[in-house]
Order: sequence, then structure tokens, then C-alpha cells
Amino acid sequence: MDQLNDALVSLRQIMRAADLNARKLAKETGLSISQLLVLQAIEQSTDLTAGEIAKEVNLTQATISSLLDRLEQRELVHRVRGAADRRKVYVALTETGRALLSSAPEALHDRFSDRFLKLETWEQSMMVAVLQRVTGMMEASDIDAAPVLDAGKIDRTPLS
Amino acid sequence: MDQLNDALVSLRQIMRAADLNARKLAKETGLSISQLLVLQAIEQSTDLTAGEIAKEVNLTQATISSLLDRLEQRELVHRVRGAADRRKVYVALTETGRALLSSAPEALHDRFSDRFLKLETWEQSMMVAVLQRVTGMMEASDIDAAPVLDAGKIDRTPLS
DNA sequence: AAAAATAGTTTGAAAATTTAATAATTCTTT
DNA sequence: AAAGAATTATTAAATTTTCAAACTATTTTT
Repeated sequence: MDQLNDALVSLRQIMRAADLNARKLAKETGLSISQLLVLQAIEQSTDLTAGEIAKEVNLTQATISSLLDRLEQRELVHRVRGAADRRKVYVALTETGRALLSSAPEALHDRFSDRFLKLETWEQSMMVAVLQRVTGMMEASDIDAAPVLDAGKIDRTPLS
Repeated sequence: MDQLNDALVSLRQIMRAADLNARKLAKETGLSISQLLVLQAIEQSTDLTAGEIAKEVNLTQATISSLLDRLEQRELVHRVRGAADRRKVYVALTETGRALLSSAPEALHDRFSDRFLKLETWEQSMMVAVLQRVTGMMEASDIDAAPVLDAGKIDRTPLS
């Protein structure tokens, strides 16, 4: 129907905006888009391993590995060998890395925020509700890219 | 505000979904993300010059140039030297290129579409209205990336 | 008709990405 | 417990993407 088409057009526009935003942001921070994604992933959930990051951002482990080399070189992250399982390598943001991320000027967000705050309260509510609905309707895409992140990183040392 | 935060979270999720989708799509079509963006840009507005494409997708002319080399090599686009101004190079999709784009399995869209069509009509309307509102609220980002595409002087002079 | 500006390409180099191979560690099965 | 399989990360080699700077061709300005 026409409704569907309109919705898809809007979605595509949002995606385009997202992409341009990411590029601009990357340029401004002197990072590549992938590096940015990786840093954000690390920021969001602590104690990620290299492999988990790879799944998260949809790249191979090898790519992450060399990507981390660079990020580490710049002292934006550091690696910590796992204690319980020494094959694993946990990655964490350094202070510098955290600072870079938070200082990253999110032009798109700022612009959106300004406008959002000018809306009536009920409009804000409606918008939030709809946006959440939309994300829900897209969500499955994650699932077949990155199967599942099973039980968190609550890394209990096995008693053995 | 909390509302704002919720909205931003949703937006970020949508962007993430968009990014993953782009990657997957690129992989499936055997193109890079940039190549995909370029093709889509060409599809949308005809008679783009190389330079305009560069602005449109936020890459340098040099990058576009080599990118077009590849696309042309694969016969997805072809270049036409401008007639009025022979410095310019207009880029157009070939049949193959058009076919590739339209056959591109838009997994994300499909999934969304299925679900969208199951909504009540009024829900669809509301969703469209809100989405359009959101894109409107983001729109400015385009403007400072790609200044303006003023009234097109469509001078096409085909092959020679 | 020079000089300056514009459009696109080429070149050289860094970084990103992937697949395949390798190394280290842990888990399984006998 | 030892041998073999599986997991996790890294390295190696090849390709691709990307950009800045230099360059060519064309148009516009002076």
C-alpha cells in the first residue's frame, strides 16, 4: 500500500541520515566508522571479548584484531588477558578513549534533541512509543547476523 | 528528559539496524557499502556528476573516481562526458546496475514490511506520520554535508 | 590571450577487510 | 590423565577503500 511505501521511504531517509552522521563523526574524531562502532560497543557493555565485538559489529575476528592493534596503539583501549579462560582477551576503554567518545560531537543527536524538546509532551510520548515500536519491528535483523549473546559476561570462575 | 533519552536510544537502535543491514546487503550483492550508496544516489536523482555524487555520499572526488572505475568495469554504470561543459562527467546506471539494485534483497525492509502490513490502518497512519516527522527533524544534516542541488540543467549528450 | 577557477583523473601510501594458516588454551572422550 | 577436538585470538598475504597531492583538460574571468 501507499502507507507502507511512505514508511519505507522515511526509514530509508533515517538510515541515510545515520550513515552520513557516522561518516562525519568518524572524520571529526579521526577514526574510521568501524573503529567508532567498536568503541561504542565497548562503551555500552563492559568486558567484551574480541570475538564478541566481532559479532557485535559484524566483522571477522581478524579484522577486530588488527583494528584493536590500532586503537591500542593510540591508547584508546587496552586488552586484558582473561583470568579464568586465558584464550580470551577482554577489551576496555582507557580514559582517553572514554573522553574521546563523550566529547564526540553528535551533531545529529543535538539537532534532533533541540527539536524534540520543543514538542508538546504528548507528542514526545507518542514519538517515543512509535519509535520503540519501529525498532521492535526491525529487531530480528540483529538476530540472524549475531545469533545470541547468551548469559552475560558474568564470568564465574568454574570450580574445578 | 527521560523522553528524550528514550527517543535517542530508539534512534540509535534504528541506525544500528541500518548499518548492519547495509553491511549485509553489501555482502550479498558483492558490493562495498560505498558502492551501494553511490548506486542508490545515482538511482534516485538522474544526471548526477561525479562531483555531485562525492558530496552526496560524503567522499572525495578521488575516491568516487576510482569507485566509478570499478562500477564501470562491472558494467553497473557508465560515464557520459558533458556536452555543454566538457569537464563534467555524468554517471548513469546501466540496465545491469538497475537490475542489481532492484533485485537486492532488502531483508530489513521485507521484515519490516511484513509486520507493518499486519498493523491496523490507523496504526499505520500514525507510524508514517511520526516517521516523517522524525526525518524532518533530522533533515538539516544533509544540508551541511551537501549544500544544494540547484535547478538541474539537464544537458545530456549521449555517447559519441 | 593570460590567469584563475573548476571538474575529473592519476598516483602513491596508509588503513581496512577478508580468508587461510598458526598458536595457545580449554574441553571431551576415552 | 593423554589424545584429539573445539575455541579464541593473532599473524600473513592479498585485495580494496580511501585520501591528499599532483596533474590534465576545460571553462570563466580579467
